Amino acid sequence: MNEIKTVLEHAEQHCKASGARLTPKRRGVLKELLKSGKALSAYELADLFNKESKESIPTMSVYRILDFLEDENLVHKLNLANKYIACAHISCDHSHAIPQFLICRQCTKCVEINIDKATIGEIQKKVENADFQLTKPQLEMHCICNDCK
Amino acid sequence: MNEIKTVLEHAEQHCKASGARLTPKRRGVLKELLKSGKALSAYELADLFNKESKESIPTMSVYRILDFLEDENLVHKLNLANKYIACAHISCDHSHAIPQFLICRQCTKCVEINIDKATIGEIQKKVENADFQLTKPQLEMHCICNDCK
DNA sequence: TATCTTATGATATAACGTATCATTTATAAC
DNA sequence: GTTATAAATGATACGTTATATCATAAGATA
Repeated sequence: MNEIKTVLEHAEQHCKASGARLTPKRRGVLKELLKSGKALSAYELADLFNKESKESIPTMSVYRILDFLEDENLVHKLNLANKYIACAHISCDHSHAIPQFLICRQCTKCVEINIDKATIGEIQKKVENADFQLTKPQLEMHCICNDCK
Repeated sequence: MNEIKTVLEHAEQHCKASGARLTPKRRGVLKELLKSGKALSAYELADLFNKESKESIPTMSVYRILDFLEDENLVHKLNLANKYIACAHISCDHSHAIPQFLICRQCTKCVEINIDKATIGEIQKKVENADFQLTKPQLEMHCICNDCK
């Protein structure tokens, strides 16, 4: 919990640096996502926020807030699961490998792995040869965890 | 069109071989998907079928039929786009590289590329180290085509 | 033919997400 | 400080994608 406070402070700094505003609601949504330690859907996150906080927020605002947080690279959207997860590197200053997420299709457990730049680079080359561009270097994969398998 | 007939015959063979039944509706859905040459949503495909055919089919049946066709590896689901596309290799007998699809998020143009087994293998190794299994070797990527960019 | 299985139809509903306009809150200009 | 402007949030409606369930129809088997 104390750790979460630290992360939130880093998020605050980050936003200030990029001229964005981490409003109380945005901060609160990010906080709940961090506290959960999981990937959550916008609706789940809205429910959680409304249960945990005195304030209340409609789901549609959560969507907007998640868009904002994604733009700021504070959360990632996992499209195959329709869920959002807090970035694991908010507190780090150095640059990172591209995060790749594995979500168990059964229990929705989520793990982050790193794939070498070389591997991503190869894929990117193939994509460019096909006259396309990757808009996010994030690969999505269909997984199941060994516990559920 | 003649080519499509050939592909459909191969599909028929394939189903017979695996003890599955390619019913007229299933065949018709596959045919429309092949004719379109595009990735289509279940609803789009239902509309198309109902426009092109004397028979009519509810969308919910199209979902079931697409599930069937997917199980038979005659179509692939593109989850990032919520669309389905006919397999490009129905008529080939030999085994293939894992297909990877690039869909333009703007115009939904779709291209199929092949990524080396070695590259996929590396990714798979990482996944297994994380105590997960890939349930489909299909990677999904966020793309835009150069025309739309 | 009778029975059993498989496929399809019909309907309701859930989950996810976008669009729009109104309202509130914060920032900037004066 | 007050007014004007922009940004954020709320409220509402609706669109899209998908699943669940039960009923009906068609095909396979004995």
